[in-house]
Amino acid sequence: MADDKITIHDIAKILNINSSTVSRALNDSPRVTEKTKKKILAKALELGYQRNYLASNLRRNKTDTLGVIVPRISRHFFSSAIAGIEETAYNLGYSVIICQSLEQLEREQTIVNTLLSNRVDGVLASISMETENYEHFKGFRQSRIPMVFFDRHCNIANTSSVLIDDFQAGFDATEHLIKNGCRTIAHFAGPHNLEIYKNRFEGYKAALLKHQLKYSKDLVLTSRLMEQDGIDAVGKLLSLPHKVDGIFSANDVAAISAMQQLKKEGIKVPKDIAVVGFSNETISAVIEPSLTTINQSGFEIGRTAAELLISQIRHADREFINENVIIKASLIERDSSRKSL
Amino acid sequence: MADDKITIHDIAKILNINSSTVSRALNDSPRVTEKTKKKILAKALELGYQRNYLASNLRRNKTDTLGVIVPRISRHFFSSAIAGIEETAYNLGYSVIICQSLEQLEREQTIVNTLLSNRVDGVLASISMETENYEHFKGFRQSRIPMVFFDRHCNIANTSSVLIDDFQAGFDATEHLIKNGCRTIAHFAGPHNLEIYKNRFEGYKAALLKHQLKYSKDLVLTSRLMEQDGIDAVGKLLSLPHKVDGIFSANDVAAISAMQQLKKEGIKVPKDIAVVGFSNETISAVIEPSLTTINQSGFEIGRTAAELLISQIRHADREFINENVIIKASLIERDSSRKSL
DNA sequence: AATAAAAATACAATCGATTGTATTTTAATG
DNA sequence: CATTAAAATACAATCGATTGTATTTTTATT
Repeated sequence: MADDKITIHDIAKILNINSSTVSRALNDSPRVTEKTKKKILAKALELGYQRNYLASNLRRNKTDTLGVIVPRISRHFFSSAIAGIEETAYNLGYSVIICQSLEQLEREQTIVNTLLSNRVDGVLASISMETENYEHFKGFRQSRIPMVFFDRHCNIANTSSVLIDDFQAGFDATEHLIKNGCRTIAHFAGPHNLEIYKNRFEGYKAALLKHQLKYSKDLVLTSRLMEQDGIDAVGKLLSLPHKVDGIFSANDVAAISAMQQLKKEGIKVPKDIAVVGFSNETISAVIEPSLTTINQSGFEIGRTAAELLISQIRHADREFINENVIIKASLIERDSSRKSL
Repeated sequence: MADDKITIHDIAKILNINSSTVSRALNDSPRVTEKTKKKILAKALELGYQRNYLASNLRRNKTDTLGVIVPRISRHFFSSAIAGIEETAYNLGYSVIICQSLEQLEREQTIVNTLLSNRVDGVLASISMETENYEHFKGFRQSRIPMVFFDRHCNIANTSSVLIDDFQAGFDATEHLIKNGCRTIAHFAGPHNLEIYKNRFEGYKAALLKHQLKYSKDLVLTSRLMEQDGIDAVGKLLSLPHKVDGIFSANDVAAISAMQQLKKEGIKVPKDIAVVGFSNETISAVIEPSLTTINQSGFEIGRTAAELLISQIRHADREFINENVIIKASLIERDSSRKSL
């Protein structure tokens, strides 16, 4: 069979025409007659021709490819965001390269280099928990590759981002606990180098203030919000003099492992301690009690971020702009916060 | 700043040497003195040089990139497999392009073309539920690109695969139910065009046979095993004359939604009906009752598959081989099957 | 049929890195 | 110091597709 790869030159030779005509035909250029186009297309199909995108992209100096950097593809929020990105990208003629940093700065740096070397046309990123400075992202700027951050963003000048209003969501989550009768509310916070966690925390404080509840540093437990962190946090809470009756966790993972730990300790959720999480992981609807949480539509965020990025790619003449889009997030009330239960 | 991309020619011109020497230096060729190498490396760093992999790969006629095709990245099994693939690939000097078919044949076909056009050096794939014929994979064969299937494999000649022993696992799961006192066991089966589901089903039948339990077609409910399918399956089971006391589901997703539906119907798990799933999704350990399931180490399967693939890539001279590796899978006993509870 | 205008196709340079071969430089030996 | 071998570097073709310009072919018009 076709042992070696077919090129446009092979097709040209067989049809006794020039390879530039073949190229134009395959790109549906108006400079080639319908008749020759048909002839060329037929032969290409017959020979099983596959365009070599390495060559094409090299020559065109673009790849029609978007790079996506996320902490972990297995998180529900990120996999839905990717779904949204892929849908938009696909509809607008772009491919997507997905990379996961696994929350490690070093991997994030490697990924940046890979994407640069592979000449992606634009980048969508949600930064890792370890990322505190943004030097490594500057390579994109220098190469004039537009970036759009989503969810976990960076304060780089002239960079757009798609976010939810984390302050408001943190406020809503906390106020919800207060309205359900909680008076001593702990907060599981994420690393403060990430804006989203800082804002959720500020929302928490603001809600306490509004309802004249005392804010206490002891009640704020900062961690990377992994499974073990939720368990550890419960241990710390129980050793405090305060009698906690509510927890607002900045993500669902820590909220869930905390609930399980509480159960082990014989503490009832929501009766003794009500819990609200953040992100609406799949699992949150299913566990018992089901977890009240903030739902952020990853799909919509991804879609919006991709649209924003592609519009910037297509207006490469313009200066980079700083556009911040806020997507609505809302509280989903479930059993873990219903004191009445 | 560096407005335009630095090339080896730029470096060469500045240092007043030839670009071939720059290229060799950057590739650490023994044909260049340490002294000049150092000089070149320093200048490259200073200018922020990034190798253009489009050009490099075009010339070398390889990309050091593996394509990965999975149904969905959000499934725990697949995201762990990807983690295993990435670790191996990274250690051996390969990048990975991840693509999801979303269980759609059409997307799978598109992905095959994308990977071909991007000239990946090898492909790891787990096919979609819609995939019944394998024509679209033949392009890889023609281009002499090795493939390794994992989990959901294909019967293409001279293609390797990494699997678990689904027959044995199906047998174990069913026998476990029998040993826990179940006598009328239903099976939620997946599409039979996928070997894995066929084998799990055969294991189920074999276990019934061994223990002299009657096999009944009515008790086998075939679907795509999505969330809704588990709910529907419960409806069908309840309308049967049989009094079912056990369910072996070929995946966890359907098992879990079924358990929830059973609960709604007032049927107790495991007391009235014991349930065993398959895959050990994250959620399965957390729901109540926790789900007994088959644990297949996605990470190890991914790692093994990537090793197998890369070894084939590196021995392109050899004929393609058909090597089937079986990875151990084992039952994790949890509450959903403990009749004693 | 001659000529111009328009349409179709051919030519050739180019993208940036790699690599076999040729040339120059350095080192070694008598 | 001359000669040669070895080491270092330069030259030039190449990978496959694209694209501006040049040439040929077709069509239209008188």
